[in-house]
Amino acid sequence: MSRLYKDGFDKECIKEHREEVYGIAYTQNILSGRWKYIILWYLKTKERRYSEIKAFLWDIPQGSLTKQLRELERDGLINRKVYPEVPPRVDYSLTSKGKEFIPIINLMEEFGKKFGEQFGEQVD
Amino acid sequence: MSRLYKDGFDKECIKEHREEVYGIAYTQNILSGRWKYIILWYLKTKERRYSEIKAFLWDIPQGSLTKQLRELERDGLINRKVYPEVPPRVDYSLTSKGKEFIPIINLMEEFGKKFGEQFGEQVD
DNA sequence: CGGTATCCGACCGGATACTG
DNA sequence: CAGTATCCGGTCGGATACCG
Repeated sequence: MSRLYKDGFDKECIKEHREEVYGIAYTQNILSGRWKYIILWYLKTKERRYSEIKAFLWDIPQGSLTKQLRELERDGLINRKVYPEVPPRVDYSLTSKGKEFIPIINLMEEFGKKFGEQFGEQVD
Repeated sequence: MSRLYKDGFDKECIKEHREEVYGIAYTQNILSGRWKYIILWYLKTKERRYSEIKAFLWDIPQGSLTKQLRELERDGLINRKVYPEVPPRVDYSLTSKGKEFIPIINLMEEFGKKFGEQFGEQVD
């Protein structure tokens, strides 16, 4: 599965802090993936078509994109809406759960903007 | 290096949103690693010894732990303070940059606590 | 105590080809 | 258009053994 880090944490080691640690592990786990944060960021403002996302991420292989989208869907962060048309059309959007993740995305964006270009040591 | 996802984003594809996307990619990148979030969470309240962290994470292999700590240090999120004693003693603590990451940790903890136990579909 | 060094297996992202 | 199927190579985490 690799769905949860539960295995490693379900022991006595983390006893009293189990809930907090498990929470973080869970969040990190469902967001692990090369493009997940970017995809969520892109869906943050509005619904997008598959082709839009693909174009936005430019040269991402279709296989990779589909995989990431499927995982996000599986973990309940995005909705997948299929229109039975020809040619087919699929829209992706954040679920309510996904929307609750937006504040995190925003903070990560801020953090990255602030520190992303600093390559020198910066050790307090 | 794998230090940055820059390669994939430095193209025209993301032109106007380059800064935002790059920020998120940067943040995700320096936090990628099986134990990083947990370690930061554990250091959030106070300085910790190597052996403390190791004990907290219980059965993490030393090699893995050291590697994660080195990467966090390299990326300027934690300080490594060595006491020239026998036996040796090493303390880890958050840098100012690392401390700015605390809000994100807190949100991820909240998010995980809220959704971590829901395994049923929950698609909005 | 707090590491290095080394090896290995699993997983994941990426590429390519094909399809409804 | 929006996938699926398949393969491959790199990377990372984990395990084990040794060191200052």
